[in-house]
Amino acid sequence: MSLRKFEYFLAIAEEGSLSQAAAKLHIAQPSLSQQLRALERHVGGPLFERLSRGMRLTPTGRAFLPHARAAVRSADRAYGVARAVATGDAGEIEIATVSSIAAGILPQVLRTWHERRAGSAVRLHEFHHRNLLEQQVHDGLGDLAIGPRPSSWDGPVLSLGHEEFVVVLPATAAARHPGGVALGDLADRDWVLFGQEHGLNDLVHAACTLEGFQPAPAVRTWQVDAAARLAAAGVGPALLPDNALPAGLDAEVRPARPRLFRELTCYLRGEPQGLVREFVALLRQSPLGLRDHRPEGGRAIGLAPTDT
Amino acid sequence: MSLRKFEYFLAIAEEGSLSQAAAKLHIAQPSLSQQLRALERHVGGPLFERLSRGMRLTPTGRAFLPHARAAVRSADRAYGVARAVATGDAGEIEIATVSSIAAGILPQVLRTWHERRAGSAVRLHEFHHRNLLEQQVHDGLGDLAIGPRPSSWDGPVLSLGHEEFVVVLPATAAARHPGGVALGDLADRDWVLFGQEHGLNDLVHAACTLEGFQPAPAVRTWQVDAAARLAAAGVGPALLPDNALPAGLDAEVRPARPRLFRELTCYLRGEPQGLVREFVALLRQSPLGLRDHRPEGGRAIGLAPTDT
DNA sequence: GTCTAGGTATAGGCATTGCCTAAGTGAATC
DNA sequence: GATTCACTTAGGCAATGCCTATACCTAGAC
Repeated sequence: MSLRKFEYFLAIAEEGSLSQAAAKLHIAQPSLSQQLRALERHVGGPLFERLSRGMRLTPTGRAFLPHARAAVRSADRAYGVARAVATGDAGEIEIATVSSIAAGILPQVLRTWHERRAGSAVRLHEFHHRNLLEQQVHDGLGDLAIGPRPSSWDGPVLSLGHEEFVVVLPATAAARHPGGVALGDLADRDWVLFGQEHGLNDLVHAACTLEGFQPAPAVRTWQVDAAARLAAAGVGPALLPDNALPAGLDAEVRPARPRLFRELTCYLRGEPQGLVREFVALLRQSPLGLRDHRPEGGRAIGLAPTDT
Repeated sequence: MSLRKFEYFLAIAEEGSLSQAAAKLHIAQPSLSQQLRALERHVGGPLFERLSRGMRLTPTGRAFLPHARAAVRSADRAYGVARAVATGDAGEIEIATVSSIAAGILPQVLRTWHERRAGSAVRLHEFHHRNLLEQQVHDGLGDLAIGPRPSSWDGPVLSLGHEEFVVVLPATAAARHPGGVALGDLADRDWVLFGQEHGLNDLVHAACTLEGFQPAPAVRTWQVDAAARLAAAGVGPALLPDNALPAGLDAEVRPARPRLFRELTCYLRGEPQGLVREFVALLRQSPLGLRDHRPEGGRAIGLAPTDT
């Protein structure tokens, strides 16, 4: 049953002698003899022939040898790899997040991460709603979560700064909105909204409700960048986090008025270990490369448990 | 250190719960908890995260898992294979023999063996002298020896019958020797002999000495079938075991007069186990497919410790 | 033949390990 | 707030593993 017996067996096979193997293993010779006997009893036949000046493998022993070696090697590797991961030298981490962040901010961080630690892959889980994210991570999915501040959390929560929500309109509409865009001015437009159970949908609705209207849908989508492109194409205004806008979008992008912010955080179930600790440290150094707009001048949204 | 810990780890990872894994392993749950802790201490970090309703792999655990699985599999396989060999269901055996037998009789036996147990390969060690064979096998080479009866042996020795020595001459010489060929008649010929340290050389010399002459060499070889072909080509007479003659040899082959026999045996260092036992059983059933000539009417040679 | 040397097996003692039962803790649920 | 579920801690007991000392066997030397 014990790996030690395997190692003992290998040592005997290698040395061709019980006593020499015992010396190499730093144990007494009778102990080795005992262990070998036990192993042979378990196998059901002798593994070595006892010659007058040493031990020689029987056919049984020869058959046993390569697999025993493989077992010991695998075990060593298991310990080695696990230790490497535990100390943060290698491994793979799972990040759970909401889709707006996966599409928007994360790529920059992951590029930095990949440059620093080429060996360690990242697995990404995306959710469409902050509540779902929070619940799934709480239930054990992923090693860390990146998303809006969780509503109730007993593990560590690290603030990554705030992202601002912007209104996206066709490029031609630029002149009409030199500063920000008052949401109320768009009350009777048909909007580019998100799917009913998408976190950003709840959020847009909450913002509009505060301005005293319910946005009517021109179209609904589940893709953040699709929403941006639809708005740019003139389907209707969209309200999006600035960091989630696709690069090179041909559109007029203006802060909402009143200004709207959402705090982003990284949260975990427990104290981070190994690679996760490293990743969190990276986040702490450069908070997602986030353009952090202070929420002083504006309204912070996204704190109620029902939005993204 | 223990493989059991690996199995425990795998069970927990599979079940996602310590208590369920304990039930599956038929041990108490606290015992599992203890073992896991010990394993984690050894690895240097937690392998599982403790959630409120179960265990979840940490990145360390995820890294550990595949190697642990491989280790357990290899160990299982090691036991399985060894047991199979111990019971004679599979494996590989090493046979040590002298070259005249390897060239002559063994192929038939090995073909039968291969037909019966296609999975089990045979490794062959050939020696040029029975003394060398006996010494090497005594010192641990091979699982069994097939050769002339050993001069001093304390393990089992199984007689396989006798082979007769024949004189090989060119086909044209046939008429002159209707029955056997008296060695003395060839006393002044130049012989096809074997290398000085070859077992058959000693043997031919012993036989000729008994007839009162020393054979002069026309040529010396180390290959039994080369000797037969040289003799057939008329280089000189050769004295060979009949079973070692190559098939389809175009020559006159006659028994020596006086008739000369050599006993062949199978001998081992100890009681045969598993496959070796099977092989010995096969030998016992069909003694090498040997044409067994009774030595009654002739002289048995090859019993002194100096010939093959 | 006796003796010595090299190598493995057996015996008995002691510390460690592994498993058990019983009780404790913490979170989720009714 | 009581109950349930799941893991952890604590303490006892049997089994395992290693040790020293001794016995046994073979081979080689005197």
